[in-house]
Amino acid sequence: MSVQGYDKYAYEPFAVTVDLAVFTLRSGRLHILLVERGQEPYAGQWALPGGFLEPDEAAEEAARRELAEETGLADVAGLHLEQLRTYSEPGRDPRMRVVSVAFAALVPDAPQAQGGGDAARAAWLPYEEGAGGAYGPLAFDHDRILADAHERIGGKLEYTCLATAFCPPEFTLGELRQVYEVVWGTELDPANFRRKVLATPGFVEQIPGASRLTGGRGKPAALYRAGGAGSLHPPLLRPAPEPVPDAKKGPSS
Amino acid sequence: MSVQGYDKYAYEPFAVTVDLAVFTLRSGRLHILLVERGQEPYAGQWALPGGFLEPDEAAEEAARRELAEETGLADVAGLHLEQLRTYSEPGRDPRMRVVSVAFAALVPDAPQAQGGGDAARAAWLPYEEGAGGAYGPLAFDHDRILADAHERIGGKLEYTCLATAFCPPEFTLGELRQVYEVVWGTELDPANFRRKVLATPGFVEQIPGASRLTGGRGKPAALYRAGGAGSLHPPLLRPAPEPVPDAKKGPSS
DNA sequence: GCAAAAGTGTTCCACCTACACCCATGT
DNA sequence: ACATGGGTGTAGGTGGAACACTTTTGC
Repeated sequence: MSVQGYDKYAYEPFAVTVDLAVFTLRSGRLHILLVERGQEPYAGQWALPGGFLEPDEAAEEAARRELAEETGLADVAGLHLEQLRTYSEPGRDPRMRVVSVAFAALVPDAPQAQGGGDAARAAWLPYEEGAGGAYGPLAFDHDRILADAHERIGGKLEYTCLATAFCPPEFTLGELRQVYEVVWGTELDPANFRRKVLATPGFVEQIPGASRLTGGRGKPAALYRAGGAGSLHPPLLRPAPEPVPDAKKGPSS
Repeated sequence: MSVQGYDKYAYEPFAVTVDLAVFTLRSGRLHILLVERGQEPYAGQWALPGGFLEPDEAAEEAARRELAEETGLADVAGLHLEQLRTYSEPGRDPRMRVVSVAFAALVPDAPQAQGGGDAARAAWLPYEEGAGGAYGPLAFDHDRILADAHERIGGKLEYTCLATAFCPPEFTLGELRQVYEVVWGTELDPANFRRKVLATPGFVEQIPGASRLTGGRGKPAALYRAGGAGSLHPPLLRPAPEPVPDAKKGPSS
């Protein structure tokens, strides 16, 4: 059950916030939306955007509201926003007990820099795997949240059609493939990728006459739209995360 | 960021709770641990076990504590406990604002009935897919939480070694297969299942001399222990969830 | 012509599927 | 004997990995 006899003011109150890991692809690299903290603790450090739940607001609504505020995007309604998990360790905010519901969001591209609503500064910074990189350690436990979010996104690409959420309304298969390559940090065979995507009904649908040049050179590529499908059967697995040195039975490879 | 200028008593306080969907296998059926509510709202109805976060306790700790209280099990430390997601819709508890972190837990078997800590009554009831079943609609939004938990468990069986968490320390491959069959509601080929499991290094390891009779009849089966591996590569996919009638694209819209 | 990217074809192999078949045990 | 479940063997199909090859553009 959730609540029985309970004096709602008996305990030190919990603050409930949302934290957002917002990813985008920019010039062939994965970027993450960060804000610079204006005051203590962690003043001057980068942090994930986020904020408090309003009294009559679900976490998903708060997350989407924050997403709109921090990115400056108008059409936030259609963006992919996914609950990641909740972080509730007692010491994660030195001031008080803060329980934070973390979300992962995907944005096609963010040409506009975003005005920091209440933050000192906000920026898209290139994502670095090792939690270090161009922005240093993040405030609070946000390095961990960010790593969890990246892992989740990478995993979801395998068995969902999520990759189109990184793309503009019209995109080429090369651009779609680049989403996988950048998020996974691997290279994929263009031919096999193409077949795999086209073999999945509802993943993408071709725009009849359209075509576009991609990198300046090369044959113009056909344009596609996102299809209606959500899941990928069979999945598109990323190449072995662990090499697996040996095993009790190793047929040939 | 998480907190800026903020009067911690300015808002109506949030209560933070954990709710647990605890599954087990009993006599060949999937069971779920439920408690009967003693007071309003939803007095007399069944609900998921759960409770409040203590002031210095992470959600995971609270969940494990509740798990121990409600199941009566002593060795709760080794059980599989996994954060599902957080439910925060404003109206989900009529009395006050309750944000609930839901967990899914797997128990090998529960021979002992559990003493209800603070609940009127607690019981293992056979899980029903359609949220109805032997226990009727659950209190609050627990039907939804339970459905989400079942879906999560079913999905995780595909690509993790989680199934051993349902089994006692020593088990036969037939028992392990039954886990999949019961959770998925399908039948699996014993021969292929066997090969698949044994081909995955670290999924199970055989106990050299041991064997046991299973259903009274039949050849005694070899006994296995859970191995150290966590993930399943390649995954063990359940038979097609959607038949997908026809058409190369545009299934829904 | 050359480089680069799109797009097509083809081969090999891992793995999944399905069944057939033997083994050990209780009734 | 026979039913039942454990365990082994094997043939066929699907799909992914790897790679050769053609096409269309810019330089």
